[in-house]
Amino acid sequence: MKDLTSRQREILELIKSHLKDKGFPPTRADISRTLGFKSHNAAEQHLRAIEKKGFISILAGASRGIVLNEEEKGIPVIGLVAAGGPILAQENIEKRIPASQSLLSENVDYYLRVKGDSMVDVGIFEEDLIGVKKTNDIKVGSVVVARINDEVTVKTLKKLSLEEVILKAENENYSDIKVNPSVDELNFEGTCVGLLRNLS
Amino acid sequence: MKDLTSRQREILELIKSHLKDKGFPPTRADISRTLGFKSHNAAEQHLRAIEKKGFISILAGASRGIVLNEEEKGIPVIGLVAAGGPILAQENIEKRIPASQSLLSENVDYYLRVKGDSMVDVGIFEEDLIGVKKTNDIKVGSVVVARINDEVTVKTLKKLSLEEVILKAENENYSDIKVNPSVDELNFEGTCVGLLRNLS
DNA sequence: CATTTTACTGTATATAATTACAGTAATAAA
DNA sequence: TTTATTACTGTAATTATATACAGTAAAATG
Repeated sequence: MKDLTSRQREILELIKSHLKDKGFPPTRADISRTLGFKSHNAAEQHLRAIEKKGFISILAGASRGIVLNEEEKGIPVIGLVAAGGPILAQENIEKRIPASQSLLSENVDYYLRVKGDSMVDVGIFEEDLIGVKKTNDIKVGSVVVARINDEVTVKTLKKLSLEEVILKAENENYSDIKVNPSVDELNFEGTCVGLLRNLS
Repeated sequence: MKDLTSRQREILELIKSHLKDKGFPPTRADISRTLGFKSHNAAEQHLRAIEKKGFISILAGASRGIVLNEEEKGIPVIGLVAAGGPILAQENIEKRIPASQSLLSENVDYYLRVKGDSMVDVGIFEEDLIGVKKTNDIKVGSVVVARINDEVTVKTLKKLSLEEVILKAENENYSDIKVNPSVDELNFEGTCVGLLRNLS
């Protein structure tokens, strides 16, 4: 799919916002009016160009017959993650679930399916989906998704310094994971901002 | 808001499905074609009637200018349940969150904000939102929303018979609730089918 | 029983909207 | 340098659409 020009992108955005605000697509006249075209044909030709590049479909003969060709959106669900003894993490998208704006108030970048029982004391159970937000702004005390030497784990961040990072399992049967960032490769994949559990 | 006639409801549904399928509202001609009207005016007059009853707005002069007047969208979130009235009473609805076709929302009739820590052992914490499905088909072992003498509680159903119903708190600090349905008023509001937690 | 509401047909018309054709001009690509 | 693409103006025809007016008939309502 070819890239749109800035003007075409502007028009595509206009269509989307019209759709959102009014509930139906704009006419060529609507587009011309908002962008200051003196000829409806300017809008028409832009639409044809955008259609040619695959972003919309135009239904012949129908008024306001502009259809968005949007790819399947949704938040990816990632399969295996070790919440117990760390397992190898596969950034494998199990499926996608529709992004619903206020399901979890902060933006969730992806869901991780929890494996193991190392976080049961804070109510994170095996097979739960945790909503993860990719961020570098991680705080001590929050539940984080960390990658230690390519192994992904979900733990509470207990201590964060240049010499030592402590990840706490919220289960008395597990002991803390102590990492020296200068020895082991440590990355924070994100912060846990929500949880989703299916009981049905 | 007055009730729609069956024909009017049919047309409103037609508008909704057209909107969903095509992405824009139908014309009077579209409506007439699908319902077999020989005059576009039949559709026009139905639309005016539906508008009069408050379900849609019709924008004058605009083609396909039909706007749905929906306020009741999204799944209601129930905060504190006022004693006496039904759970879904307007005053109990804290907000509404968009129904996403995801695993959870499909079966969820409403979300209930959890109060107290009586269910922590099954990972249900205070302030969590549990997805509740209204159903009479309740099973022993599942987490249910029960109403005992106008008080709403979330517990695991342990025993269900005509003489005795046992509701178990999933927290060792709490003891089971034993109810005699012939003495106390007991209703099952629904079953817990999911859980939603906001950690941000 | 009169009146209103619902549910249409049928005709007509103004206008809303699509869309083709003929150009101009600047810029990007071959 | 030629050609294609982008970004428009301007005109016009045709079709799509909204919408008013005049009726008919059955059902619901007061």
